[in-house]
Amino acid sequence: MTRRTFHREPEAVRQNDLIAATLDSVAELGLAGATVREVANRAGVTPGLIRRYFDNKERLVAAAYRTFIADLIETAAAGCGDGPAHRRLAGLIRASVTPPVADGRTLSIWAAFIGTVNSDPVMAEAHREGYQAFRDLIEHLVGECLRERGTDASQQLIRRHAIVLNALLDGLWIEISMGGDDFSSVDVVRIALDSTATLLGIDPAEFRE
Amino acid sequence: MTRRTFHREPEAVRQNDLIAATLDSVAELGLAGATVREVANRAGVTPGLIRRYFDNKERLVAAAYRTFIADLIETAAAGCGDGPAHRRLAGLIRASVTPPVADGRTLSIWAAFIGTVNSDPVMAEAHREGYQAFRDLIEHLVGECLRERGTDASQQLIRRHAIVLNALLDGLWIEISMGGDDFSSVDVVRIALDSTATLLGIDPAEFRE
DNA sequence: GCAGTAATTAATCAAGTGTATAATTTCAAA
DNA sequence: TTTGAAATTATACACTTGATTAATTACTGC
Repeated sequence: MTRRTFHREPEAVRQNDLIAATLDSVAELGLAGATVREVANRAGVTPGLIRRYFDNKERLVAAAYRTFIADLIETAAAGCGDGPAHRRLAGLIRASVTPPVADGRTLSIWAAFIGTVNSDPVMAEAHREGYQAFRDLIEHLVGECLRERGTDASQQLIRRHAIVLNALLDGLWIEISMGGDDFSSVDVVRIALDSTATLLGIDPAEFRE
Repeated sequence: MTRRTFHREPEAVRQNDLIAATLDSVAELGLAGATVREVANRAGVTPGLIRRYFDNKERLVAAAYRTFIADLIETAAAGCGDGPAHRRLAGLIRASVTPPVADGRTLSIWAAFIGTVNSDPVMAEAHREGYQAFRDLIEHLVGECLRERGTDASQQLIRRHAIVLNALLDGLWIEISMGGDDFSSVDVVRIALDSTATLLGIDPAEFRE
């Protein structure tokens, strides 16, 4: 009986593969289904190897969460493009409520991880980082947007708008990704843009370009 | 060596105790920590007993989710009180962004359960029921609110407003419950009420009474 | 008070978990 | 071609999990 053949991979590649396999497992089987063996199988590797790249399973899962959140925010932020602030904000909003950001698989992974934040300090820290990044991005954009329009842009007002806008985007993202409702007849992008404009006191027609 | 003493309980009481113990376990230890033994310990009972009241662990967890969501919505809806529609809507909003609805423990349980919805059909159904109930409640209140004010209350407009409002409330609820940000200096209730009024085209001063 | 029934406990099982380690294989350098 | 170090596999272990069953206990009705 002969051993299975294998070939070596650079450290970065193997880590990426293991993380990707972890996210796939979580998406399809839930966090409980992301066992060491399941992940190893999906990565085309034996379970023992995981321990060479991650001290333990907890670290692997935390690493998977970090890259997941980072990618998610990066994808959303990529929708900004460049141009005047209100255009960049509109881009961010559009990206946030359409695939691949707003998507069932994405939501599943997010929810599975979020569920651990309260009972797992390592996950809590990984979460805080990513959340803060998105929050800062919105606050920055809102501030620029208000200044651009010459309206009152006090720090307090910016913060209030950022809180509300962040909540609206989170909520819409969840609603859409969840897929429970039938959004086929409504234009979710337009709803998101118009609502944002209304909240910020901008003319909707202008905001949605 | 003598057995531990015990006393019998009506079926409904035992079921409630087991469900409560399950929710406590989930809140403190995450879903993975809600093992049969942990739940039994918290309920002051031996593991075997669970099977007498719930066919298997999956059923227990699903039952816990159903009562959790039902209680949550009931608590939020209780904030409505009676009176004109816009007052009831304001009450619902206030209840949604303050304890015990907006609360870390509540969010932890919610998130843990949500994370299973995609990979577990039983949980998916339990989720759909509860979510639909809250969604209908908001849609109903928004409709009444618009008609009360004599403005356009087409089914389409009501639906749009309900989508946005539902998202806003979900998002605010998550933000506040998460506890990541410092909300000590901002009045979240006022923010929620003003934003809602703005979105619905109502005078904020009047809406927040 | 007594008997019978149903609730509850206690003990056990097989399966699956994360982890550890020794045996192998690959690959690059000499 | 050979050698040596590092990556990978294979195997095993101790533990936890959900489930099952028989023995015991508490309570109800007589």
